[in-house]
Amino acid sequence: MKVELSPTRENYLKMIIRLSKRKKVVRVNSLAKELKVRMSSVSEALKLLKDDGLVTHEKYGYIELTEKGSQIAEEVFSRHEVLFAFLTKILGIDPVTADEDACKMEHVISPATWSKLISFVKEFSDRQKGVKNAYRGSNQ
Amino acid sequence: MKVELSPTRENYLKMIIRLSKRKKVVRVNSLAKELKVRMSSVSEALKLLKDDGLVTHEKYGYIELTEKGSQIAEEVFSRHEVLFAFLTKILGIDPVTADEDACKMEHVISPATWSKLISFVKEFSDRQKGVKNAYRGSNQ
DNA sequence: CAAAAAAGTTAGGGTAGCCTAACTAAAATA
DNA sequence: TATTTTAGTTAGGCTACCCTAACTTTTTTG
Repeated sequence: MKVELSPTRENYLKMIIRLSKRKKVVRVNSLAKELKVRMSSVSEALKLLKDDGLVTHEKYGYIELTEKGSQIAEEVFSRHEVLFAFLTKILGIDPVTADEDACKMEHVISPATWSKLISFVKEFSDRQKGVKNAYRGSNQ
Repeated sequence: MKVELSPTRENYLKMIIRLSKRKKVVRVNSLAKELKVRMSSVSEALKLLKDDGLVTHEKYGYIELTEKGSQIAEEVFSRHEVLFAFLTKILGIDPVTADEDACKMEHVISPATWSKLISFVKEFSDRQKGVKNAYRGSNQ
């Protein structure tokens, strides 16, 4: 069964996976900081994500993603990366703004658009590689 | 004073302007249909937009945009068009999906990204025109 | 190890946006 | 014109998030 998550929920999952990629454990604390909400909001959200079987979290303990949660989180994360690449490499947006924009856009794009966007970004960076190879050595 | 509108509010304004471009008058009725919400939701929303000085609407009457409302609506509308052009012409998304996606994305993009996106779309269609001119007469 | 600080939870409250149901006004029609 | 249909409104309810304040647990530190 497919879980239809709100942008907010998706962001919680994405943040958990982001943090777990650079910290040993994920806690209510850091999640709140990262999402710019209060710990009480995180506590509350975790209850619901737990009910949906997306995270595990026992009182005062670590936060971890379940198999299902991890799968969704990775997907959101990768959408974020594609968008970020598009915004920075193709449009030339600064990383901070690009990250912010990607954070919002990543939740509202249809599968059809995703697949096209992915190829577009890929194609573009392949072409860039080609250019780099053609001028090999001319820049660092 | 700048009014910071939610995506939902922006959509109400955009829809009003959209409808007024193809109908003589805009009513709760058609707005509800277009936005896929109940008339009661529209009634409610109109009250708030009225409070913000963005629309005029007297009981059982037409809905019109104020100067301020019109300005915002036009802006949202044009953002929509840029995104729609990007999605259809550059990514090759079908019009229906592109419209849906644009409807959601148009509310969450930063000014910095907007200006870059506009030039990107413009540049692309200029290039297309160039191609068309080069092969002038070869198609239709 | 006791006290203070930090982390986490719970309870209660708020707003935005949606809904249904019951009602009223306006428009269309027999 | 009386009746029915359509349009619009109001009241009351619900959910998702967020918040503050008060409390509890855990961790740190003198």
